[in-house]
Amino acid sequence: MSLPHAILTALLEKPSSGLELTRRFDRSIGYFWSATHQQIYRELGKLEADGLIRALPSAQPVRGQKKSYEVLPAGRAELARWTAAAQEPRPQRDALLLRLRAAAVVGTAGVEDDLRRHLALHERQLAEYREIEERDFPPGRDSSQDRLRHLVLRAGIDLETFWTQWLKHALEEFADLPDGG
Amino acid sequence: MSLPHAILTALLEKPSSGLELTRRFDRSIGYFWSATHQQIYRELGKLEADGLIRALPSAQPVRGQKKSYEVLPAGRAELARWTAAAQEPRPQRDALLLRLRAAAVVGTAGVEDDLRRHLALHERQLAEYREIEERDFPPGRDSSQDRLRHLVLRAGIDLETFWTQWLKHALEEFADLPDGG
DNA sequence: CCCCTCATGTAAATCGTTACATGATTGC
DNA sequence: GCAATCATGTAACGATTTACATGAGGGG
Repeated sequence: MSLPHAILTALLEKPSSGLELTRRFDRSIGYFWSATHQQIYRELGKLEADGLIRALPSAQPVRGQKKSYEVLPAGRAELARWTAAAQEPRPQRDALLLRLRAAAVVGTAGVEDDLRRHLALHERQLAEYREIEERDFPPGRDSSQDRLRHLVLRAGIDLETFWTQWLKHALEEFADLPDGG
Repeated sequence: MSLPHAILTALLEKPSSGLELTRRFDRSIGYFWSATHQQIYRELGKLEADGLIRALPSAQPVRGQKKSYEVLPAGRAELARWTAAAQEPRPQRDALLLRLRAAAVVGTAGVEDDLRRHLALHERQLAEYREIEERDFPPGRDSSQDRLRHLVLRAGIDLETFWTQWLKHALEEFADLPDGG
């Protein structure tokens, strides 16, 4: 139950239309909570029906016409409630680790190339995070908001750093395996 | 589409009944691909219907009676196919990072306690992984299977190490915030 | 007019979670 | 015989994914 709260957060940061939200879920917020435009439109409908957000008065309710939303006080209250509530960490799922475990049983054919591809993807993501850090968090500024957002970005950077290092280590191991083709 | 392949892997490692699989998905395989018994029974039914696994001849098909499965050649082939195929990394979702971003907008009340709780959980998981490493991967042994499985365990250890360090860092930042809790 | 892009949606299928149901086995 | 536990499922719901549908606006 995090998607509505991701949307509320995004709308509080800046009122947006469905497609604008979709684009922001392709960067930024989407780095740790992804969503497709279908999920977003459906959820916007629910949030509006529940009185947590409303369409900006300027926007007509015509299909194909842009329609922007803003958060109502009830929406902000719900987001604050959710943020303060204790939550269990969801068990993480990682298909790549599962694949390596499978490869230990059925052989490693094809895996190494994909490890290399994933390494490139993670290196690209890491570089992107580092650019954002340089651009948005230059040394010296430290409002509470900035520090919290920087902390989140730091998690992203450190996670991608972990993956790139682990993948490099994995590729070294593969180079060493007897049947390592 | 990874659950059937997680089950095939588990069954190749050792033929099992539904409940035995469920227990193994609470440790071991479940550390990076969790599943409930309901998911597992449903998926076992599909895999059997598709001819990828079969019930061991010894087991009668009686409700309430233990029923063990083994992987058929077609199942091993499907697992090998899946393992060798390129896959896109799924976008990760992390509710805790989302919460921090929300907290930057609606305030940090309640978050700090939960960060501490999560830190304790991750420290426990890290200790568990380290025990497994000491027990199952003593220095010196290195069959291909062992090395692949150790690699997977290493990812778990490094991920939990990341989380504990990041959470400690986050708690330091919180201690420093003006409206810090 | 046609095509492309922007923008908003609908529909269907699959996956995941929560709650419940049923039978067999074991210990008391 | 009864309760607890082991074991296998069903049902219902919600979340997610994939594919498709519809309309507006602009460029050629």
